Amino acid sequence: MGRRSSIGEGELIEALSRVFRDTGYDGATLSILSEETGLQRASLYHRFPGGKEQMAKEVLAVTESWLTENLFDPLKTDAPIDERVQLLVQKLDALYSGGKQACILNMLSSASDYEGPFACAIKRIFEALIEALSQLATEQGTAKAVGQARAERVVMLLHGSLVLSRGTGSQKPFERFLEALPEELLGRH
Amino acid sequence: MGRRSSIGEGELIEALSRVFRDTGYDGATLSILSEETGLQRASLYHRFPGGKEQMAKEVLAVTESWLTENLFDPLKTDAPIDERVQLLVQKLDALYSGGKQACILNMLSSASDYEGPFACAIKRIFEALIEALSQLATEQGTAKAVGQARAERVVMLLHGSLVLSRGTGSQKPFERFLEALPEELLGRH
DNA sequence: GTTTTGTTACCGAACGAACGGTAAAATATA
DNA sequence: TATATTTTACCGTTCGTTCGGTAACAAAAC
Repeated sequence: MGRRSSIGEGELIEALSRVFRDTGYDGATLSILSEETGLQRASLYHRFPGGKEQMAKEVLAVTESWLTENLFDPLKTDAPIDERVQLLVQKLDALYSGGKQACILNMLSSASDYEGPFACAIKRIFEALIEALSQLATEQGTAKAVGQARAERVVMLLHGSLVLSRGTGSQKPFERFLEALPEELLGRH
Repeated sequence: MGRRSSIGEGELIEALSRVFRDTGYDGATLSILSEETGLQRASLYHRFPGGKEQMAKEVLAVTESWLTENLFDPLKTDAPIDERVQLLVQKLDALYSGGKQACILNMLSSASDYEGPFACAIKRIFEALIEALSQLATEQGTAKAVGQARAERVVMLLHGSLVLSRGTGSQKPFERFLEALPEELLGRH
């Protein structure tokens, strides 16, 4: 395998992720992707013969496995609930850089395109996220339905706070969401 | 003023709104905008000398005044609170077509571009929405700070439910948000 | 009451630039 | 040498934008 490349597989996907997340699919031109990865357009096509669409697909695939390994699975320990919820808060805070970054799921969702090339992956990630939170919420005797509803609401609040933070140019909404998360998820008012 | 136009000012902005809302700023090509408005590219430039950017700006301006006249102001009557909240629910349901449509504020927010051409208008609309809901929430003796927090949370839930509905291809999340809205805003648990 | 002039709305054609994508040569790794 | 990777140069298409001109209507001039 001949490689003199200055950029590794992980960093490559990371750079692509960043561009797609910050500019959306249409905004992510090959010039920007090339610039940000340090690879020429043709080099990108060597690694992703399927072009821009394949890049976005692989970004979503990596995002899914990353979330599974670094967020969903670590939440499944037998540590105390409050400890795990605190871990969730920390992970989300890091994942979205305190509300500065948008969510790639939102940025790659095309409104008109319900059967778009990414619809399946996006849907699966959303459902996995809700499921993970739901398991957290129901592990203290809470009814399954109630826990699921709380999990869905937390996901709504998460993405809503990100939209609001981006729209108002302030991280405050996201920070307030993180603060309210434990009570929202566990239902202690 | 000579005019043989087939499309009125209102319908024009409406068509442009639809395209920007469904495809985002980058996705809204002049070809699509031309197709959807029934005006040739050159004709669009006659009405909007500033080009695509001016179109989006005017769409946002019309959106802002529309919301003020048709949502914020009608909420300021002296009708019973529950009646007004019910009105809010109906208006939101119609505005987003039951969760089928995305929000143009989200679609025109560019992540990387905190000082983008639409940032000010978007921020203003978000804050006006929160303010309108906040007034509703505090008109029953609720403390100002509490009402404001509830209003912000409702806005988060609104946009989060839209993101989730779009991402999962289901209107359910938005519907569940609408159902929960009164309790969320007025704090009756 | 015509004719002229000016204004407004619209369109077809074209512009340069950038788009996503490709082929083959060049270069690095093994 | 053989293979993997990057590079250079280019393809056709579409992008946002502009230009020249035409049809319709209103005001002014005759």
